[in-house]
Amino acid sequence: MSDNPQLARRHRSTGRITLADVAQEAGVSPITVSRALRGERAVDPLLVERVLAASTKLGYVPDPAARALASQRSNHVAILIPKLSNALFVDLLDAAQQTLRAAGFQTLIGVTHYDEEQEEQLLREHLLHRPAGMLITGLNHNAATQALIESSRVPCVHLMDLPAADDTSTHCVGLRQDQAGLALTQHLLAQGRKRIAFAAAQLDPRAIQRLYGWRTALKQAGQYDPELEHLNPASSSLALGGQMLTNILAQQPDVDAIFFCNDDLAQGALLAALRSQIPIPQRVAIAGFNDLTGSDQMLPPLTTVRTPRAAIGREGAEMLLRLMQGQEQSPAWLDLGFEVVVRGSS
Amino acid sequence: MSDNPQLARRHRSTGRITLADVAQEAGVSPITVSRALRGERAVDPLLVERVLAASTKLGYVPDPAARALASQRSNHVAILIPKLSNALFVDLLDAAQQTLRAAGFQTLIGVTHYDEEQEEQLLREHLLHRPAGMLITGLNHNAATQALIESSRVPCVHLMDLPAADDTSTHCVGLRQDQAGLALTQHLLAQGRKRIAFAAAQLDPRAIQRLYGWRTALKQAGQYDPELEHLNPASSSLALGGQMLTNILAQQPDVDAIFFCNDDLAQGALLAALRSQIPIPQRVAIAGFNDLTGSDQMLPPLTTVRTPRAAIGREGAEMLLRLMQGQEQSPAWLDLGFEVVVRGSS
DNA sequence: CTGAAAGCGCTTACAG
DNA sequence: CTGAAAGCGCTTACAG
Repeated sequence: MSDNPQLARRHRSTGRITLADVAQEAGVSPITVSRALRGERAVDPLLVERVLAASTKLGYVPDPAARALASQRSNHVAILIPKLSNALFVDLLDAAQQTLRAAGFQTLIGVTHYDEEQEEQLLREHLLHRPAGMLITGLNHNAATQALIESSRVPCVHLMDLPAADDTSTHCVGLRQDQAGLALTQHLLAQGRKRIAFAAAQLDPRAIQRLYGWRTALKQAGQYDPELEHLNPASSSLALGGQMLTNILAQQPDVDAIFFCNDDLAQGALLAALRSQIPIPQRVAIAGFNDLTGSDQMLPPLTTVRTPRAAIGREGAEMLLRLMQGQEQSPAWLDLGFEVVVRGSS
Repeated sequence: MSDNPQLARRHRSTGRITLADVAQEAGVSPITVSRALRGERAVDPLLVERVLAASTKLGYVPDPAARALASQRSNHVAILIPKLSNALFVDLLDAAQQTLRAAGFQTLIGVTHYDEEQEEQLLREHLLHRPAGMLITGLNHNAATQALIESSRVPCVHLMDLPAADDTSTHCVGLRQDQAGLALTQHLLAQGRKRIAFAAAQLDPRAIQRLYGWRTALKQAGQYDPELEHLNPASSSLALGGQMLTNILAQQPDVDAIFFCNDDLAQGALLAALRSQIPIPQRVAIAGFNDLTGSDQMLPPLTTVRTPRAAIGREGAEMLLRLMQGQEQSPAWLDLGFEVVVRGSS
């Protein structure tokens, strides 16, 4: 039959080694090869061995597209992060990607630019690829995004944030941003600072939670004053941090400490202080958040909160891996904590 | 027939809107829908319109896996970069990804960690997905990688580097790293510097080309001395930059300028100089490379070379887009140049 | 310019 | 524990 030129011409061979080739080599049916290779169901160990040998001998590699089409499930994991220009998310991504790749998954990255509409759009696009799982930064999404996540029934782990303590259905790996903000503020209070300003840019949900922690600490100490909240919706940058420092000190000369919502702003403030010869921490204490690269190299070195972002990426990916295997996750979330790192700037 | 329970059970419907649904709605055959939607071959404009209307009405979205299986080509573009921790590559990635996504392609990222073996391994993995195109950092790969790129016949554009002037087959978007190194060194010479050291870490191919440019400039000026080459294979970091500054000045007190192969090292050197109260540029001029975030915020601001990395990512992606459409690219490469940015540190 | 048939390389659902 | 049949949703190759 295969000598029939009519049929031969119809055949669009790709030259690729297929499941059928392995099956023939091993003397079993294709479906047995499929099952043996995926470790699914019980297959006679002897046959498994023969299949493995044949597969290795022929150098067989499964076709991801065929697999995805037949199973309605790809080996892609979508990961959504707000920005690539923020080292925090790059660390998260790097760790998650390494973990997922080791387990045979490909990562598809979506950058939301802190925009809920873009996030929704990206999620829709990624869902077309029927990802095996999703890793999403944060817990605050618009209603459509929430609905998409749920209706897709694709396993999903949220990173960096943590849900309410009694939430047992939302999978998360992160830390209590508000508690971290509280702890850092308490450190500043313990140093005897009286007028502690909070300076934030971007105003993403996590920055806002740090704000809440700062508020709580100041209220507990009886030092809260709404005037001390400096919230700027612009993007974070070193330059903006410098400007905010200058403005705050000009407007409120009695401020003796500033808690910047991230290290970018705080580093910029330290550099601006050097330029303007403002003695840190004598004139004003400076603190940041995240302990990014360079914070320990500043002059003076920056007091900040170390967030375990690489661990969050890795553990988040591992939790997702378990969910994708159908394992139940209980508790649904994992708190990886934080550490206040006291350096010379406070 | 479809009432036959036997057949009905055999059917694994996914509930998805398929090409066939659109075809039925539009009253044409599935293949016509396929052609109309892809804009392939000549299809009666009237039918195209009907197909488009039906497609929109039903909310049809093609299944990427089915498409990939049938056409042996995915809508993935693989992009290989050395590190995610280097802002240079993140900028490259961000720009390339945005351009590709706008054209309907998904980006798969591979991080090589400056390791040729890992690069080869990543390329193999990505090739399994039959990418529509590839974006690869640099031109230096091991033989196996070169062979894989060629034998795969997947369109490929190399970023950041440029091939020999007479090379007409290697597609590149980048800049002449050696000329940039030469220009920066000439600037330092023009400032009257006599003993200009070159300090590099990582020692990747582009750093080495900058070294060549530095050598050429010093030789032309009759100031070359191999002792002035400080090459450290360790990873670049702020801390290492500080150490290199200290070591160089201790070993060679007559050095009056240091050209660091990247801004990370140079920024670290500036911070170390602040700590050690080494006056910059009076005692020693400092220059970096790439003009990363923060270089203009340093004290003094850092003299460096601005590389158009966002443009390289975007133009590289666009060249790839053209190649994937089967367009010839002539010339094969695009030089986006550089700019010496003179600031206070020199 | 349009279409019926076959095929891409897997997995699912059923049966034994 | 194993397999023959059908199907996943597209595109290619051929024909008209």
